[in-house]
Amino acid sequence: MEQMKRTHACGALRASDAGQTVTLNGWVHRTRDHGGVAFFNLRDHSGITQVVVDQDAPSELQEVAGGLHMEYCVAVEGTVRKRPDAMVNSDMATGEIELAATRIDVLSTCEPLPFMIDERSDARDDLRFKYRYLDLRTAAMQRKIRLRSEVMQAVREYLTGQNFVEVETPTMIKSTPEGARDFLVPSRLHPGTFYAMPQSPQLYKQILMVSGFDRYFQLAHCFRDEDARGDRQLEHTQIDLEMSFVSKDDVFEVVEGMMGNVFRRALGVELPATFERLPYDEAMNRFGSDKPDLRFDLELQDFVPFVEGSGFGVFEGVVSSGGTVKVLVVPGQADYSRKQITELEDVAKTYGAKGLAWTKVRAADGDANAEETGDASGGLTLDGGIGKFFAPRADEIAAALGAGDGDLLLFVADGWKVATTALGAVRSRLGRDLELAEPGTFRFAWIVDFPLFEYNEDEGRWEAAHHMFTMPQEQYIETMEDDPGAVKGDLYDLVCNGYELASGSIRIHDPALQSRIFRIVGFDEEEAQRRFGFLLEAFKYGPPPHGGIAPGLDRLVMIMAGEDSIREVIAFPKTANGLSPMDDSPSPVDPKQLEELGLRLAPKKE
RNA sequence: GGGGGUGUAGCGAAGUUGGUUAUCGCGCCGGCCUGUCAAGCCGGAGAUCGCGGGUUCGAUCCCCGUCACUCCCGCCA
Repeated sequence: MEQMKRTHACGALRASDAGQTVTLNGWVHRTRDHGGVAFFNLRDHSGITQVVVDQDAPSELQEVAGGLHMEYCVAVEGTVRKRPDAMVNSDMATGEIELAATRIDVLSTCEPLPFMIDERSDARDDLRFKYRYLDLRTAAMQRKIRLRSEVMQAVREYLTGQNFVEVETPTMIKSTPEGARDFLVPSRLHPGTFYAMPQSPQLYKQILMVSGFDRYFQLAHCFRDEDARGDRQLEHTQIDLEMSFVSKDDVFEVVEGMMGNVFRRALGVELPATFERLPYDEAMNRFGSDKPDLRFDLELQDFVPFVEGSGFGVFEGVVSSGGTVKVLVVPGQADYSRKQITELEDVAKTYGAKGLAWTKVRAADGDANAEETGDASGGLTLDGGIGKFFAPRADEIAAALGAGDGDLLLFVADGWKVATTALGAVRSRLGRDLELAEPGTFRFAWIVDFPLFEYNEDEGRWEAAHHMFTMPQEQYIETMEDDPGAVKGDLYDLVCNGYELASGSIRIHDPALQSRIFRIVGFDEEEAQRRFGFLLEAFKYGPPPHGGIAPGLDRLVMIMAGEDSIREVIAFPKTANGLSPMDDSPSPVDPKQLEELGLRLAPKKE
């Protein structure tokens, strides 16, 4: 029997097609058998059409229809028919018509499903991943994976239009462990040696600049053997790009144009032509994060000016030992309960804060506390928590912070990094709890002027905050050995809605400068040669000044899809634990495979 | 590596201050039904309450361990 090929997609037919004889191919979405007349919905990725088998249809046809079950794959031939007015389903795009079947071929049958192919289905992730092919049949997943495809095409369209060349780099490379753990691939031909899967094509794309491909890009798979998160997988995809003879402004311009094209084409959303720039220090001081969600205000403020002489020993102690006190004014939330504040305090403590101090701004009139707190101005007072220490200056403080009656004040006192980070985490939590960010909006920003080095307390040495090939900013170069912590790098992040979307830098192309960086992070020449010798060798042959960036494709699509996990926009993701329930990987291998590779498993640790 | 939440029928959930037939919706099986569209009505099957151990006369419930999913810290140049 010849297969009935489709003439239309399941979401395509409209009232204007009435009278046509058509064939649809798809999956049985639901069946409704009335004994006489029978209906079923036929679905493909484009939509759903109701098929009707009339009461007076041939008994053979009725029999086939009666035997249909969910997710049978079928071909239906029939006549498009306008529905009677009362039967029109305005919730369906095809709701004005139905297909009166004249022939139904069952192309394949389907066993009872582990979960329903339905927007309402909310199966656990491991089950969805085990049966990912079924999960992907849902309209929601179809939408997201197709969005991803659209984004990739928009990226290629824009970058190739800007004279970028797409170059593939190897998936098996030399292990250059510096940041994350490498995934290793044992070599059979050279037992005892290993390839690594790239954490990113970083060194290769820099070498491509030496090669004269002055604008390179690649949709690159990157692998990092670290614990996963909702926005992190063991393997992910970067829109990796690199350019020669550029400053960071040139890189920004390309990415702004690319994002504009992506959002325009894939979502029909118009982004600003340029994104605002926020120095790292300012981002930390105002938002307590180097990837702030700028869709809402709720900014951190400096409380140090009010600490001296307050008599509140905790704050005074922190300030006198060089720390800082940050405050968050939460408008209108003075009715927050102790329990809610304790929950926020737990958030702050997670990030190293010793506590979360609080008080509430109240109108002072009629307040029994007003006299004993010495506030006779009749304006505002600070009520509860640490309020009594600062109530005498309540009006002054409120004015300086822009706070008013009914506001909640939250404080963290600690070293600068902890105080800003911890209160920033509280800000993020409040943003979620109070739903301050409008869904469906996108706020991009460049974070610039990052420190080039960070001090590693555990190992007692400086290390590269980004990577070792990042150019220090001009004004720090001469004296950078004196105070590495003060050096700002020519590196930048692109953030959107509280996520780090991209990270990049202008690279060092001067071997002498590169050697100084190696020395600061404690790399001797031999170590540098062993790890990066091939790059340093390449840089002996006329390397151009260059820089680049690598936006994360998964996070980008996640944000565009309104999801909060990249698993939702990856066709075949791993679980948070790094497992793949569908193919059951990772898995043990045949001892013979190990033998060929010259590997022997260590006994399991007790 | 550490902390929080979750795990009850194929799926999603309820439940038990520790008590003998573990509940509901969807799905599945059988029957009825001429217009439904999350069809409806009647009947039925289906659960070692994640797994292992402990406490107890008795554990799905309490305790310990373990596995899985998930969120967070660490980690992620």
